[in-house]
Amino acid sequence: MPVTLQDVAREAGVSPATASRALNAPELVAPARREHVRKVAAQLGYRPNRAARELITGRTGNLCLVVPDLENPFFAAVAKGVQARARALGLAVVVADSEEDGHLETELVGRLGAQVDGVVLCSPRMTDEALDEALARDVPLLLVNREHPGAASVVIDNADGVRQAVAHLHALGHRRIAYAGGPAGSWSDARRREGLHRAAASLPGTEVVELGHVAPVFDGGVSVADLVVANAATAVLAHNDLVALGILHRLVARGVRVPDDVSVVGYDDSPAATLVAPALTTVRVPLARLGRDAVDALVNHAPRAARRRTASGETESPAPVRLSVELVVRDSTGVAATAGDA
Amino acid sequence: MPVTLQDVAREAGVSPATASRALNAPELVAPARREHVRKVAAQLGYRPNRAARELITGRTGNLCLVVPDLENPFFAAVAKGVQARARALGLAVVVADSEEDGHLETELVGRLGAQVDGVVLCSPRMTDEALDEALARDVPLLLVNREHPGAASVVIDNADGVRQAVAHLHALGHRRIAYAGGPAGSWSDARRREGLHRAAASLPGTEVVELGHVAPVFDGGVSVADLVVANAATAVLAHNDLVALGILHRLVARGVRVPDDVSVVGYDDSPAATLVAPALTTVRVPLARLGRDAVDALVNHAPRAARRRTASGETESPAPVRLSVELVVRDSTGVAATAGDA
DNA sequence: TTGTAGGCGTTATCAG
DNA sequence: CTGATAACGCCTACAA
Repeated sequence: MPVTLQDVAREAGVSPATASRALNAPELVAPARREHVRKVAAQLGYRPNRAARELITGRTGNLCLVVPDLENPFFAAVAKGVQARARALGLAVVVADSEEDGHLETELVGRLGAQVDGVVLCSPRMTDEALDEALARDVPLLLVNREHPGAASVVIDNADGVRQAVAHLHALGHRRIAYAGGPAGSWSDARRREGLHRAAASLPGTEVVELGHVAPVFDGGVSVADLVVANAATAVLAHNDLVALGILHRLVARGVRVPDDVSVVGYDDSPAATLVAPALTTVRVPLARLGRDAVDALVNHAPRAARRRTASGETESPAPVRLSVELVVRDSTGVAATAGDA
Repeated sequence: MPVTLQDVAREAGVSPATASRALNAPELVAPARREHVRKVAAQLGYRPNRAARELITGRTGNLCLVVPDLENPFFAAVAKGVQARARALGLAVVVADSEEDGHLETELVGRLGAQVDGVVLCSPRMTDEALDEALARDVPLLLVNREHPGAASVVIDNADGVRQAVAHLHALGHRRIAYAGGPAGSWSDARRREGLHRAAASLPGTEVVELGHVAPVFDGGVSVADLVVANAATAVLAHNDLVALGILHRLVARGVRVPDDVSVVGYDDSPAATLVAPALTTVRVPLARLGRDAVDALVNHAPRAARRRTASGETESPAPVRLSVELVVRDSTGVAATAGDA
C-alpha cells in the first residue's frame, strides 16, 4: 500500500491540492509550507501514481522505441542514445523489437503507441501506406533513418557516406566496386544506391556492380562474398558493418587477401567494426547522437501532428534533422596493390 | 479524443459494466450481447485506456528490464529474449541502461520499479545491501546472472563453463592458464573464479594466473593482453567474448600467433564470437533463453514477495533457475603447438 | 495563498 | 445475466 498524496497532505496538515501544488507548481505555494510538504513527502517516500496522473493529464511519461533488431549493434547504439536522453528528460522508454518484420512493426506501433507520449520508429520496414496510417493516429511519431511526407525525422547523409567511400576507393585505384545493399525496401539503401551511382558517374572509369539486397547481418555478408569475387570487383561496399564483416570472413576463408586482393568498406562504424583484423574501414555514423536527437526532435517538435497543411492543401514535412557522416579509414582498404591491374 | 468504454456501451445499448465484461470476462455475458458489444467496439476502434485500468487493478502491463550496457551483445541478446517473451504475454518492456553503475542501477530500479509489474535486473552491479533494499520494495524482482538470499533468479552454471574451458585447454596441453576476470564485484566473475581454481586443482600441474578485474568490453581485453604474454601463459580465459576479442586483437597486433603461441577462450558465445578469424572458442550461454526464462519466472513465480520466511524465521530463496552451458570449440584454441614446451 | 469539489476511464461490488 | 454506483489517485477550475 503505497503512500498517496492524501497521506502526505494529511501528515503535512494541508489540503491535497496544496500538497499537489507544493510538488508540481512550487511557485504557487508559500515557501514555508512548500518546503514542509516536500520534506514530509520525502520522509514518507511518496511516489506519485503515474496512472492517476496520466488519467487526468493525458501524458504517460513514456516514449516508445521500435527497432528491427535489438542485437544489431547499430540499433543497440541508437537505443542506448534514446534511452539516455529520455532518462535525462525524466521519460521512460518502452522498447520493442520488430524482428525485421514490417507487419509486426506496424502492429507494435499501433499497440504501444496508444500508451506512450511519442514513438521513435527506427529504420522502419513498413510500407509507405502503413506509415501513413501510423501517422494518422494521434501519437507523435518520429522516424529515424527514413524520410516520409508529413513525418518528422532524423536521418544521416546516406549518399554522402557512399560518396566518401567511393572517392576513397577510387583514390586507391579501384575501378570496379561491388555494392552489397541493404534489405529490399530499405529507405537508406535506396539513398545509398543513388549516391553510389552519382559518385561513380563523377569518377570516370568507375563501374558499380550491384550485388542485390542482403540481409543486414553477418550471414548476409557471408552469402554475397562469393559474388564479389565472381564479378571481379576489387572492392566492395557493404550496407553495414555486419555485412562487411561477413564478407570479410568469407573472403578470408576462401583465401582472398584483404585488402590486397579485395578492399572492404562497411557502414555505421558500429562497435563491431574494430573487433576484427584487418579493422574495418567504414562510414562513421553518429549513432548515439541519432538516438538523442530523435528524442529531442520528438519532444520539442512533433507535438501531436508533425504534419501541417500548406495553404494549397499539400502535406508539408517538417525539415528532417540531417546528421553528417565521415569515412574512417582503417586496414580493410589499405592500398590495393592489384587494383590498378584489373 | 479516443473512444471510451462509455461510447461503446452507449452505441451497443448496454451499460458500461456489461461492455467491460463483454470484453474482459466474455463468459459472464450472454453470447448474443457479447458478440454485439465486441463488434461495436471493433467498429469504433475502441482501445482500453491503460491508465484507468491500472488505477483500479493496480497492474500496469509493463515489465522493466535493467541492464548494465545495452551495447554489450550479451545484454542485447538477453533484452531481445525478454522483449519477445513479454510481448507473447501481452506485456510491454521498459528498458533502462545503468551504464555499469551500481548507483544509477539502484536509482533506476527504484524509479522504474514503481510503475511496472515486475523488474528483471540483469547482472546487477549494485551491492548486496542495495539489493536487499530493492527487494524490500513491493515490486517483484528477478535477478539474472546473480543469486541473492531471498531473491528469485535465473542464472547459468558459471563454474561449469570454466570447468569445460579449462578441461579443453588442459587436453590441448596447456598448463599455465591466464584468467581475465569480470568487473570487480561481479557475482558471475566470483563464481567463475571459484570454478576455475577448483577445475585447475583437479587437473594436476595446472596453474592459474589471475589477471585481475577487467572492464567487460573490447578495450578491457586490449589492456590486459600484454599481461598474458608477460606472465608466460599459453592460454587465456576471458570473462566474456568482448574481452576475449580485445585480447585477440592486441595479441595479433603484437605478433603473437593465435592459437599457435597463445590460445584464447571467451564466454557467452555472443554474436560477436564468430565475427573474427580465428573464430572464438567460447562457452555458449543460452542468451535468449535467459531472457525468456527470466520473464516466465517473474510472471509465474515471483508474485510480489519472492522471499518467504521459514518456520525458523530465516529468509528462504526460491530455487534459482539454473541453465547449463556448453563449450563451443573453434579456431582460437586449435591445437597449441608449443603449449607442452612451456 | 489555500481549500473544496468534480471528474478522468475502468473495474469491482452489489443488488436486482 | 445485467445495471447502478462507488472507488482508484491525482489534478485543476473555482471559490474563499
